[in-house]
Amino acid sequence: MSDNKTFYVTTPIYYVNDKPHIGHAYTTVAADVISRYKRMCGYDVFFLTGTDEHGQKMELSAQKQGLKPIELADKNNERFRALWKELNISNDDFIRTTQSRHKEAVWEMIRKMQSNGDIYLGEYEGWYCTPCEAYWTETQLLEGNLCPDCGRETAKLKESSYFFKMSKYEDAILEHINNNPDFIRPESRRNEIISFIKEGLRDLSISRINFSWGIPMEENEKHVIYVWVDALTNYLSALGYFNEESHRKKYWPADFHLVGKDILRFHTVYWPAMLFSAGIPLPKSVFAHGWWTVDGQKMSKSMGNAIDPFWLVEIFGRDAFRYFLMREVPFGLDGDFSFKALIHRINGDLANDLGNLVSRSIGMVKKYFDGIVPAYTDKESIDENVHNAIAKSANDVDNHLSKLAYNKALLSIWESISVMNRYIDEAKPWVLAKDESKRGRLGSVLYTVLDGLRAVSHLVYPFMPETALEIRRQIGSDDKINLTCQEDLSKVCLLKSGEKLPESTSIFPRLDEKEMLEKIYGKKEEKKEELMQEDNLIDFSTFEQVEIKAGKVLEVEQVKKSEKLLKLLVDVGDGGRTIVSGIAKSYHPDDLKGKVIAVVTNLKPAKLMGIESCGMILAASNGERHFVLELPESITAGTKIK
RNA sequence: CGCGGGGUAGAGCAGCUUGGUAGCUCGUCGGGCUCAUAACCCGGAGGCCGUCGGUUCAAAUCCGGCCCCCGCAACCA
Repeated sequence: MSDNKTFYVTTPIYYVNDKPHIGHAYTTVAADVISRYKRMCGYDVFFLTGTDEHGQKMELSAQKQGLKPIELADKNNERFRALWKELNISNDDFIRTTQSRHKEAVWEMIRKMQSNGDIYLGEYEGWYCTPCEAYWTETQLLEGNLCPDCGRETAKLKESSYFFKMSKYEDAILEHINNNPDFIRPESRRNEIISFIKEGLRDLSISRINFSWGIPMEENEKHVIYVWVDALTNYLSALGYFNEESHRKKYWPADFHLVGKDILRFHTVYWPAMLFSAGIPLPKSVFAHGWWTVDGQKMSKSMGNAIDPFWLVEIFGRDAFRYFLMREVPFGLDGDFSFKALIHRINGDLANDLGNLVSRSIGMVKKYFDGIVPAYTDKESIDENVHNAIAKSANDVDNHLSKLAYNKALLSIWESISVMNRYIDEAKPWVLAKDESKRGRLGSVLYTVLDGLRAVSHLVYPFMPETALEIRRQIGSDDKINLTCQEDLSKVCLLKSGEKLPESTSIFPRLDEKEMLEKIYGKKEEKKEELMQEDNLIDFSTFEQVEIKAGKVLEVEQVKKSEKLLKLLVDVGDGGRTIVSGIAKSYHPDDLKGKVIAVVTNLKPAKLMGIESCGMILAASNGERHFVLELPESITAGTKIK
């Protein structure tokens, strides 16, 4: 019976040069939850995650560290595997783009696209940074056509490249999106993608000749297959999709590709185009989740506020962390991470509601029945409250999870927990206990609660597997969590009576907020230092190349039709030059007039909104607000800063 | 007039499709209970539903103008 119900969910393959952060953990935990849930309901589940290991960045990082790229990949790969282990991730496979099974699949993919006449050799035009050996698109460049990576000059170059006729599939993709409302979710993202496609698709450059760490084109080894064909194909290669004997073919098309909103376009435009070309069915749904900010600010390396998931697990425990990620924010929206919010969730939901419910229930069984699970003999209608609540939660969880509404699923489970807490208050077992004649009823009330907890343990299992099993252990239930179908989740009165309960401790002890925060912020400082040390240092000669001078602002005006740009006339000892700067959101033109500020003067001029900008204004920035470096007005324009 | 989403109690959100009692979580205040992790249970306070105007017996909900915020895109780190 379970043979025909398959479920395939994927995370993106993470770039192995990155350090795992909350965002990686988020997607992967989400995939794990839905996987565990589907498995529990009897589905034949395939849950895939993995790492993207090719590309120029890897090649360069390896070089810097004196390693071969594959050695670096092996090494960094471990960080992800270790985190998944730490977070109890139940992936069925782990694909690496450096594996031969993947290479074969990519080649086959290309062959299919080729046989459809969709691959051609052309010329790729871009801005090339010689020291970095990297191409950049016009939009990636810094002001003055400078390399966004090293800040040095780039040159417009052409090189030979293979292209994929993506433009050919514009209509087909639009039609597919229109006919399949669930193909892109959430809805707002779907609209964004539609309007992106409507602006017209261009053919896609799919190969590079300026680096070699990747899968070569079969017919032309000088060309390395460039990121997207390589990366996206992983979803097929892990299935052995092109291998006739593979028993995993049955999982395609995938039920869900979970992705961050940054790579949604590649999954909903490039990938479908490739699949159309290769004649392969499209995945059923691509879901873009939101970003986490930290204390309201963007996560970034330079701010050193990235949260290390290993550390969170160490301090708060894996299930609490998993719970927080799934509960705090609707899956499609952005959320904010803060230690305070995490502690509140743990104390409010896990300790007070769930933990305390387990604790008070078991406490009474021990106190009144010597730790023996009582029998359900004296039923009363009030017991139905618990039974109905569980049936409703089970039903709601299924509905919500089918839409990846994790937070709502948890909310509906907590509805049952709340009903049970209320049930105890109403049934008043401590009063029953004083009357020997009510002993049967007392046992029945406690049985109802313990059995309710048994049912709840199933419901929370996908989110908090460890906790679910611990609850079952403590209430004397068997440790089998695998049911055969969704309907089993609503069944009640399954707990065996007469079992002797084992020793138990608090599942989620309350945390002392103050104490916890102090501990955390102490440690955070240490972490920051570690991060700083790992940052790349530049030598003096590199620094010396940058010329910074004091400049007096003569005139300022808002650039027409632009929300971020100000046009300034600044005297840096040369009488005045035009500089365009993206600080309009933080400054009114009048704020800056007459001020003396710090200016990088030897940048190559760049055109922004049609205005030539000669130089760059230095400003501190926290992502949204800019603070221009101001100097005392007594400093003469043109004074060197160093 | 680029495209899209949104402005509802101190915070975070639901309700709007199918007009008629504004609901949830946290916080706050008061009470209850004593099995439990200062927990749990009950109750209260707190919102002219961004703004102006229209339709209607009746508008958070429908229509129009304006203001503000957030995504995408475009010139931005």
